[in-house]
Amino acid sequence: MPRRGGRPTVYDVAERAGVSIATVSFVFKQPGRVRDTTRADVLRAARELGYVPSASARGLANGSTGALGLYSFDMLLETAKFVSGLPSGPAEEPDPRSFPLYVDEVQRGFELECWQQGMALLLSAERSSGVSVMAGVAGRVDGLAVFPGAISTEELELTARAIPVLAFSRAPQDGAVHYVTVDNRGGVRALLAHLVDVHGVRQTRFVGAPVLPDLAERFAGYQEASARTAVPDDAPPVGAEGAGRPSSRLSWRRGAPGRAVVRERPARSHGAGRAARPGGGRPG
Amino acid sequence: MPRRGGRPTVYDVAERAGVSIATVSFVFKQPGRVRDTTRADVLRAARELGYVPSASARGLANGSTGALGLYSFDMLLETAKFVSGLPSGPAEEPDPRSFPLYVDEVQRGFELECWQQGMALLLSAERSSGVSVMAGVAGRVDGLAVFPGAISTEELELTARAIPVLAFSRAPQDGAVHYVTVDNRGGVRALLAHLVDVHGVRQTRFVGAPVLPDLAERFAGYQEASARTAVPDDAPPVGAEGAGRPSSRLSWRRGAPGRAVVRERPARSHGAGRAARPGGGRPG
DNA sequence: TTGTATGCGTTATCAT
DNA sequence: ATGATAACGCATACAA
Repeated sequence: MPRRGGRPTVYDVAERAGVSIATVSFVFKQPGRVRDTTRADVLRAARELGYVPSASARGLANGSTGALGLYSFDMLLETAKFVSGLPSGPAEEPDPRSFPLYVDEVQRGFELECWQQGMALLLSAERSSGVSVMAGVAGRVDGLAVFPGAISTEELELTARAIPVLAFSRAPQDGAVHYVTVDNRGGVRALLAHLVDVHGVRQTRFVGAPVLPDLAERFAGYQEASARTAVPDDAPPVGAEGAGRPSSRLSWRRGAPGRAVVRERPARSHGAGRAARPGGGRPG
Repeated sequence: MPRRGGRPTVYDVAERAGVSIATVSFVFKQPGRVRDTTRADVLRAARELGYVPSASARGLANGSTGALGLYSFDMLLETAKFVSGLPSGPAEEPDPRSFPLYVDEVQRGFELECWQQGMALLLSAERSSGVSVMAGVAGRVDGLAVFPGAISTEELELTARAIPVLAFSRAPQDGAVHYVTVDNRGGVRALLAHLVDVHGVRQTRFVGAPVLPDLAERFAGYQEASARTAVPDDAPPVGAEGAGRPSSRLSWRRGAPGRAVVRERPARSHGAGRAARPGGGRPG
């Protein structure tokens, strides 16, 4: 039984197995270094006691936590509504399930990668209070990936002095922070070119206020491509009024009845490839 | 600058601010206990150094990690295919996005709760290798929730001796493990009663092999309810042949075109309530 | 092969 | 109000 009511430690296991704490540690870290019979004794003692190595002590001893962090913005609409760039409509009840953008996809990929690397994944989110908890997260991981949000670049740079930091969808800065971005501008240009050239679309409209860097870039790409559209659209981007629904619902409406979905029949003369799957949302 | 090339510690901050390490610690844990000017000095020094408190050391010192764990089964189809109870069809390319059942919903709720409690969330999954990593997770959290999977009840009980353990969708056992389950049997009974009484369905079929406890209970409920069906169905449950598609795709087909979805028009004489939303899948 | 002893960074209990 | 110091549980260089 544990010495003082707490969780059993190496000392408890060592005592029960009649060995020293070093041997106990060896059994778990360098099994080949102890005799078979001794190892069996230790393992049995550990099992009988319900011994679980403390990651805190282990991390402190070897200088790393064995976990990677994923830091995202607030999961409630109150914060998330700013992300799409569309002003939100009349106040609605916050729905935790309305998580916009690509977050889940990226997170799932991150999970898989961590799992393959044998690392734990620490999820954490910005508090709506505005008080930064970055430090609280940074202190418990060996590396930290950060979704776009209210975190200042300064704080990112600061955190990057302690551990490797990776920022998603941010304008790359000089410094110690690593960045992963997509070609927003080129993407929208290609999209528009496709609509015009392949589908013969003659009138377009950019929906969403380009307030965030990503969206600003997309709008820039839109404007660039509009120059060669048959019917150039110089109208300003459409906000909430034009969109007709608050942005918070956009993520819910993927493939929902009544929503316009581009159904492209595979054109062999065009390399675009896979058709959109209306029912291809993520599983619940 | 850090003493030896590593991350800055309390010693570095203390030295830079001209105080002792105790004072540094007080500034972060009991701010009111130090003089304003001293506190300012310490905070400035910490900021200049990019100091981030070590969660390992902190956890070791006060005996808790400040994190909760969520342990799930393997995220690849190879393992996940067993969960639905439907044998899988011909081998397919594992798609990480095919995560069956309620997992994402529960996980999201868990995230929100952790976030509200100011706790970190540690995600972890069963390795396909079969080697248990439960201990690795249990050692780094103050409590652990476990999705159904290949983990033995014995190991759950064992882990529960170190930290509180919560098991989802398991047959409750006597012991230290906490359980959260749903009324599978009653749910299916109610479902069948609804189909028969409200929609006049006269023939039904249970799809899926009742191999897991949850599914066995649902099948039991189905059999119980079948007794009062107009046309009792004593046919065995339908396996992969009858389902027509491998189970791994079921989660993708929620609300997909061609799938049968119960569209109930709210019947005021019936308390059932909300109609099913075909497009109500989760955001991507 | 196994034991002894030290250090990891922080907290908290004493002193001062 | 602040400083010195003993845990906390584990890993590991060094002894034996």
